[in-house]
Amino acid sequence: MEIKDTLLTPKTKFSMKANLTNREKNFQKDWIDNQVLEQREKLNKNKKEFILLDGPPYANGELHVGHAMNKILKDFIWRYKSMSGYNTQIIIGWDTHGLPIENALLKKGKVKRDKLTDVEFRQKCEEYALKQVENQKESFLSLGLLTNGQKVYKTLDKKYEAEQIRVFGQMIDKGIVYKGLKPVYWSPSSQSALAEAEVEYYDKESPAIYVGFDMLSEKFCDVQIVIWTTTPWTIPANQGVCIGPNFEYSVIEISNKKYLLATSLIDSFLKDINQTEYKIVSIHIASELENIELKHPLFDQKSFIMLGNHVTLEAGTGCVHTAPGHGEDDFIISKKYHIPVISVIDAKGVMTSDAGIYEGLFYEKANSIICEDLEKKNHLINLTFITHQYPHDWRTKKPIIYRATDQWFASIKKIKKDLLDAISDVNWINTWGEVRLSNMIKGRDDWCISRQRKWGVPIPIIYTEEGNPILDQVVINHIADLFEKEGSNVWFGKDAIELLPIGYTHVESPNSIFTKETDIMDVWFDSGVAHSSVSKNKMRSYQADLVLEGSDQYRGWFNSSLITGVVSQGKAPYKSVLSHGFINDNKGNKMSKSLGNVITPKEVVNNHGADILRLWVASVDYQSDVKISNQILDQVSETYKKYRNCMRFLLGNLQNYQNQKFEFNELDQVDQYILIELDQVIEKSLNAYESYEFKNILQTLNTFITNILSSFYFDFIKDILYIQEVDNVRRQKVEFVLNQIFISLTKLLTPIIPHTSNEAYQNYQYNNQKFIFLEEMPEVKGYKNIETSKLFTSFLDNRDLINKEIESAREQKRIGKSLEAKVIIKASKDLINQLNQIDELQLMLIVSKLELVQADHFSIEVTKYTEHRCERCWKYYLETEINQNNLCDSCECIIKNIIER
RNA sequence: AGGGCUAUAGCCAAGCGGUAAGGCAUCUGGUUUUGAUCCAGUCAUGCGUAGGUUCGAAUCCUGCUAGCCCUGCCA
Repeated sequence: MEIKDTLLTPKTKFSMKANLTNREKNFQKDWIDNQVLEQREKLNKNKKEFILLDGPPYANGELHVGHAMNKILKDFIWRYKSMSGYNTQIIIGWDTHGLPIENALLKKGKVKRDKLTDVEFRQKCEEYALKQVENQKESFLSLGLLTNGQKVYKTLDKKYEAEQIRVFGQMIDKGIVYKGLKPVYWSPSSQSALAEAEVEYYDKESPAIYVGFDMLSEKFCDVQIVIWTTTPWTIPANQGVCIGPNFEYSVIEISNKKYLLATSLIDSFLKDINQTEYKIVSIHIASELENIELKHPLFDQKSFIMLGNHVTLEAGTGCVHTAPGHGEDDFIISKKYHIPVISVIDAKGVMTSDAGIYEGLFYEKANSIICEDLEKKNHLINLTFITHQYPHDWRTKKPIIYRATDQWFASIKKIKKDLLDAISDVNWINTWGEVRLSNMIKGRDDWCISRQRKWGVPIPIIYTEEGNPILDQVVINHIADLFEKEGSNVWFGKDAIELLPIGYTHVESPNSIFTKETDIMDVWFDSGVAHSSVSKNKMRSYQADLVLEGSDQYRGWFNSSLITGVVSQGKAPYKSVLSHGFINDNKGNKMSKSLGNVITPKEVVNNHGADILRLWVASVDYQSDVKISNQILDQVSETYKKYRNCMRFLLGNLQNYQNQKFEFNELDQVDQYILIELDQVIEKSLNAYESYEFKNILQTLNTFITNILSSFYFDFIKDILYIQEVDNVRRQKVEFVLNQIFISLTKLLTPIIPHTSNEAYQNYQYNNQKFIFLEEMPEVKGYKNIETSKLFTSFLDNRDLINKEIESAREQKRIGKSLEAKVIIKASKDLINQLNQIDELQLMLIVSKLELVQADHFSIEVTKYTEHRCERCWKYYLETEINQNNLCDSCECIIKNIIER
């Protein structure tokens, strides 16, 4: 038998190399095959509910790293809570309606819209959306989530839609839903509203006119404020003129006429009207001009000057003709100044009675007549024609216009106070979140919830014969029930009368003629009712304990959820809100294909492994924007190796552990110290999990593993573990401590690197379950021994000094490894006494000889001590201490025992 | 333009009015039986920038710069 065979060197199947990229998939399959989630849920069945409501990503396209971070953060929480006494009921969701899906189908030429009925088209959309959901789900699961992807919600689910309709019914009941006008892109040629994506820009020749509006204040009684427009047909819809609040304006005189316009645009104005001679009469700041009354250039009506941030000095006069029915900015300004939204165009592009004498004219035809009239009335300052980029219908290739159409709105004004109250009741984990959302709610206009599209949840409104909407919750709930049974396609497949309760009558429909609304709801409404749809259908609380989304969702989902929640339930749908930042490249710039700085989760999972991506997520300050790059991921991999090797060392040295248990007080001093430190690590880590400060967990673990375990405890206990026999008590105590460390650290890391920690756990012979996910988080034992802690803090400081001396001896080539050293510490009586209180001092310093000498001055001497080496433990001894086989007494005894057995 | 966030070494970061933690990486030196290697030393008179308040500022105030999120029938 060779001596090295008598040493108990570590052995474990838990390999040094992780090979995550190949093995993670198998691990995940194993979890699903063995129903880990179901088992975990069974264990948690009667525990307290902790609902983290998943905000649904949009079901289109590949996942980006932001999606991945979002779900990984949630998974940390789901996993942690499920191992900490909570019933988490994980349901992941998808947002499945909306224009991008319609576009994806149309653009890829997959469907010929003209040949499909609405119902057929919607079925295609559904098919596509469900496929996207499956793709994305697969990508999500490759991140190693606790969920197995079985429990999901989709905004196209029948039950989901039904609940959405019921929430809408409640909003109707509360009286906050109303019909109003809002301008949208409108194509007269196809008589429909268009989405931005359906608009293409081509060159078009348009009249460009300067128009003077008479100012009605005494001070400016002979002055005309000058606007510039390329759409003369919108002049009949004019409701005022906007100027920029920060610009300077001048009254100038040209051939006895006075005009008001932005000072910096005088030159270009003169050039356009072929004038050179002018003089400045007066100069004004914008605020002086606000609210000055104006006379409409065509009609006998008054308007006034408004201030608007959308006004620019890039073209025109710095004075913008404002027709709220025919322009987006104009519409927004109209809300601020409470001026009417008037549309002078019908669906075919023909002027309506609101256009007065121009009624019946096609809008383009009206241009020239209006210009003539302006000329006659002395308001047309100049007319030219320009060629510019102008929006066209992508199908008919004909020009489109902005036109105010009937839209459904939810009045925010009426519930603003309730919303703000609800906000203040929420726990905003990013403290500024409250300010951000409140400001948005304070400043936001009514919510336009209708869209002129097909792929979405229909607005469940039936109109009477007289054309009035039936705003009756009973009717709406009937429709909801219908949707629950048959899905919302029923709306598109059936006539209005079939959608009403059987035998339904209405005084306004004596002939039982009804029509139905054709608009669908804004997709924000869809996802915004997740709180109700998911909770009602899955039998859980309405109010989520937590929502966790990207910072863009203050305007998005946090916002829409709040509104629908407050209206339907009277309080916010979430108790706490946590938001994460966006992921940028290594310079902090946004990722984009053109810059080539995009990193996809797929790449990371394939090149590094999901655990590396997860560890990265846990290592950064995710509440602000974060940076990712290959360099950063490589660094995370180093940390990963550290953890993995730590687990490996523990497993390797637990091979001989027979599960002996010791009371804290029975343990040796240093073991107690380590357990106290471990206890604090557990406490800090659990606190960090509770407050979602995941990077603190890693920091705590890093420090413990590096400074306490790796460089101290693990270092010197090798001389116990490798050398002492299996039944040696000192060894067993150390093993007991290692066992505590292993199980605690592995559990603490489980939510963050589940693949690795479960792999380690499966190599641990005392596991209670096959999967660590079925274990509970470690508990804080409350170990304390102030004396011991003090002693070791002081010892570790002195150890640093001793190590320095040893190093210095090495540099002088006086010694090699530390076991070749003899150390003499000369120090004050107090220090010597203190050091004498420490057991195993020499062992912990990993030297062959240690002497403590009382002296006036502190000094550390290191000399070479290489008398006779024991061939087994490699410590050096005096000749008298070593036997003829070159073994020390202790080793000789051990070998004898081994041979006897 | 406005609302919100961020800025500390090559990287991840602590610090929250008392004189810049920790980890990773690098470099230097040493040790090593695959005994996870380990150890020592090195590494910001400096906290985006310019001012101000203070006995004292990375921390408080003001201006500026840069990046990010929001104001889409994108999420």
